Amino acid sequence: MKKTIFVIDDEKDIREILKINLISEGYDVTAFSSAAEAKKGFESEKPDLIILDVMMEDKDGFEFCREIRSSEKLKSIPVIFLSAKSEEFDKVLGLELGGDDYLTKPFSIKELRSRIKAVLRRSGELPEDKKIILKYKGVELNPEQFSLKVDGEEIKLTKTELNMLSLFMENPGKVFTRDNIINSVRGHDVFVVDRTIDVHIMNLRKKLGDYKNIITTFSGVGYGFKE
Amino acid sequence: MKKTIFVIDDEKDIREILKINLISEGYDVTAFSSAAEAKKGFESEKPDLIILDVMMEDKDGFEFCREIRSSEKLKSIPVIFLSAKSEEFDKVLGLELGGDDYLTKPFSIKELRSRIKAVLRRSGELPEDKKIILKYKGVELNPEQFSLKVDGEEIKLTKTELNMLSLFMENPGKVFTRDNIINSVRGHDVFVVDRTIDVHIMNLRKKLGDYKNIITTFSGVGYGFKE
DNA sequence: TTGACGGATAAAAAATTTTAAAGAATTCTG
DNA sequence: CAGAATTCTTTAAAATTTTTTATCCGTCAA
Repeated sequence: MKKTIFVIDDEKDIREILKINLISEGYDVTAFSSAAEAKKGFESEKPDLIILDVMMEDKDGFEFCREIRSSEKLKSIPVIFLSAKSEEFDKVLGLELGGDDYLTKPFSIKELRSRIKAVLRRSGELPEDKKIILKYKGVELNPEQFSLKVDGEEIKLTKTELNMLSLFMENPGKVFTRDNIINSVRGHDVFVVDRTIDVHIMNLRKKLGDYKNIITTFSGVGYGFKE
Repeated sequence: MKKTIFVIDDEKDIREILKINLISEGYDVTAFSSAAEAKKGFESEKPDLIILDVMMEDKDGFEFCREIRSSEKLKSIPVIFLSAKSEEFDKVLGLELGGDDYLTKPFSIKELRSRIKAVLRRSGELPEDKKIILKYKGVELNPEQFSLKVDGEEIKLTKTELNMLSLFMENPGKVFTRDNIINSVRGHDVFVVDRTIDVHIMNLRKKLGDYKNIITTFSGVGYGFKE
């Protein structure tokens, strides 16, 4: 089933741009121009992700995210906050309304796409057409099933291992620092020590068997996937 | 390279505790007892993070954060606010001076440590790929991917080697003294004998193979990249 | 011929990563 | 809900990689 995203923003242009782009990404998108409108939407449907402009005309963006956070039914839905000014996020943080990610306008669609992917990945969801199998030689990653096939043999991955390996395989050649990895795999407000990443890398390599070298170490920098 | 933190608090004990602890964490810490003092500090250095007590004796903590927020040069620096009373944060928020994180005294050092890490991590997010590939004949340097290609063959560089080669290739024709190189590649707070650079140059040349001559020696002066 | 300078090499020192093992936290199950 | 099982994180040591220092050598110019 397609993943559903609610977009809540009072600027029509933004709504349109997001809608067009996200639909083409394989998401099911519903856009609302105000918090009040969105509330109605929640009555009939529960989205997999909310993209919310915190600073809308009538200032109800803040109020709205507080509501989301306190609603038993909705609080598990990941939220990506949009805002024109980065200071506004401070307020969000200060009010402990913390979301799963933050983006400052103007943002690139590409940036948003990868944030969405990261957020959904963390919550265990993946968009319909992204359930593709990532392949490299004898390594097959099937994000949907949380499984990895190495030379045909099925191997179980934990959630973080899967997220990490997906991150790497989706961005071949790119080098990630440990901080990058923590942010994109575990979220922005998690406190973990760098060495933790090394341990996950090690576990992953162990599971990759003969292909353990597809994860390359860049001493003093981080890790990456190299074909 | 070491991250620099400015600590601004009028209580000497707090300053000392923070300083000792953060230095042992590997940060470069400068402490100030007042906003006025700190301002001087900003003239000569731009820290990576500011830890600010909002409620100092002469109440200039508030004024100071407003200044930071409105200064073009400083507003991108993340700020962690310290305060004795949680109500004070409401004031901070009310004045829209929001910081990137908040801590109420007394706080545990462990708590502060992880907040600092998270804040720095957030601010270090990569702005979506800006691929700069430096090319010269068969030499291709891709700093983003930490990779060097010599006639198509991929060669791994260490961090310093990459920094050095980038420095050279970004400034063709320019001659760098060994001190120049040390400063820009390893940071201002590193003390090393300048013959060290020669060793790095030699290693680089070895890796450059046929193209070793793109790094030119200027006897009595230093090194540079010559097309 | 001497002394300054950089190239080469090896070895020491420092920094970083890997590994294993154990402690926390979370999720599963009855 | 408790206890078990799984997953995640921390820690500390061994192993590896990178950086630095030291030394010897040849070249070049005064």
